[in-house]
Amino acid sequence: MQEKKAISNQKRTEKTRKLLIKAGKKLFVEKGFAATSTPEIVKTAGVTRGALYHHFSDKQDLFRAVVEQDCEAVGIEINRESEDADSFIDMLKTGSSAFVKAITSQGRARTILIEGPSVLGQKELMAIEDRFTRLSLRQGLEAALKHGAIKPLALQPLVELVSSMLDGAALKVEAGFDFEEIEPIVHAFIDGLAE
Amino acid sequence: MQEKKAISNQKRTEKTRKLLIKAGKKLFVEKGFAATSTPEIVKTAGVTRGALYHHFSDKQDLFRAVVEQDCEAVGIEINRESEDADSFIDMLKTGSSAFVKAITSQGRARTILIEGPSVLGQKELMAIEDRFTRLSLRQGLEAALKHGAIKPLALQPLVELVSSMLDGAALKVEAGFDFEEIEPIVHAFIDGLAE
DNA sequence: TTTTTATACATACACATTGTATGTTTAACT
DNA sequence: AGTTAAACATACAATGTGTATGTATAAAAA
Repeated sequence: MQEKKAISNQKRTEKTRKLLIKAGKKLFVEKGFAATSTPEIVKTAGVTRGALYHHFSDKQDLFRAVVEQDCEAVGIEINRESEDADSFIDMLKTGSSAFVKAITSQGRARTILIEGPSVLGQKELMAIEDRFTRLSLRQGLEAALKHGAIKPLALQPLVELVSSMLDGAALKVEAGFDFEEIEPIVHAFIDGLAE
Repeated sequence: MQEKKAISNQKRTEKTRKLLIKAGKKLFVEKGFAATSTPEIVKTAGVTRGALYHHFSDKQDLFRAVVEQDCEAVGIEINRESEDADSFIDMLKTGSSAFVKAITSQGRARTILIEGPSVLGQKELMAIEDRFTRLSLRQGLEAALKHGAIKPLALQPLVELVSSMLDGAALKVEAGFDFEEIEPIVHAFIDGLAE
């Protein structure tokens, strides 16, 4: 009759990391990275600082996990929303709108776009976004280029520029502008890529 | 024969503030806001922490002064570079290129674009940029709208979107992309605004 | 010109926070 | 069953921030 061993190390780790990431996410969104203390994080998560520093090398490392999770969610939502369109340009437009909607949900703009560059650095953030959120954009642009639907521009800078243009649009939505007045301008920008 | 009273309070204040802003600017660019300590700032400036907290309410306040100075410099450089062009669209393009060049000089992208939003908040940074760097852009877009040179879009969101698109472009230059591969894409975006 | 006041600092301090070092419990392995 | 190692928990040392208090000099008042 063995009633102990209620939980395995793996499950325990998974659970603790989840609690910490959830608490970190909540506080980073509410007050920003700098204004959020680790005592506050662990209190919110219901664990101790020992657990935090066992699972993450430092506060920045926890923040990185939060951002990665947010980026992953954005990527997933984009894929869910993506639908085939008549033209390559239309596909880029719907994808762009889906991106802006996804990244302005759940406070993701705060973590990814506002705090991200300063906490993780521009380079590392770009790498993370690359892994999670720019896959479909790159594919869309690559296809459009191949079929001559857009001007012959270098793919990589194109991906970066469209991506950062959309980041900017999302920031404006985050700042209070209505999506309805932002979207047509984004679409106009994309029209400019058309050949 | 009065040889004392070497310096007036006004001049003294001016000098000290200048030293602090210069030191802060240098360190914020090199290491970012969070990683820069006030002891380090005052050591670099050759003053004491007392002077810093006399002239600025806190570290953020000094940072604000740095960003305002950088934004002012960007505004000045844009005006200096601005030249009349054949069309409204061309004027917007040359202005945009001037902006990207100006904001990617002297480490300004780091203070204004990377650290700015997280340290000062998106809203306040927008207000500062509005006061210093968006004047000519707003005028250019307003004129273009009035003459029907661009699609009939709301002016304010348009200013914001073009501005943030240019911020994004500048960040890519800051991240290592050549200006020469960024510029044509920016110009393409602007073409998209044309009616 | 003398006295008073206010400015421009300089110094000391109290508090918070970060990362680490060390101790303890429990799962996993031999 | 005994040993190892993971997953914490606790204590601590160092650093940094903003404030409170002290001091010297410029500026204003008398």
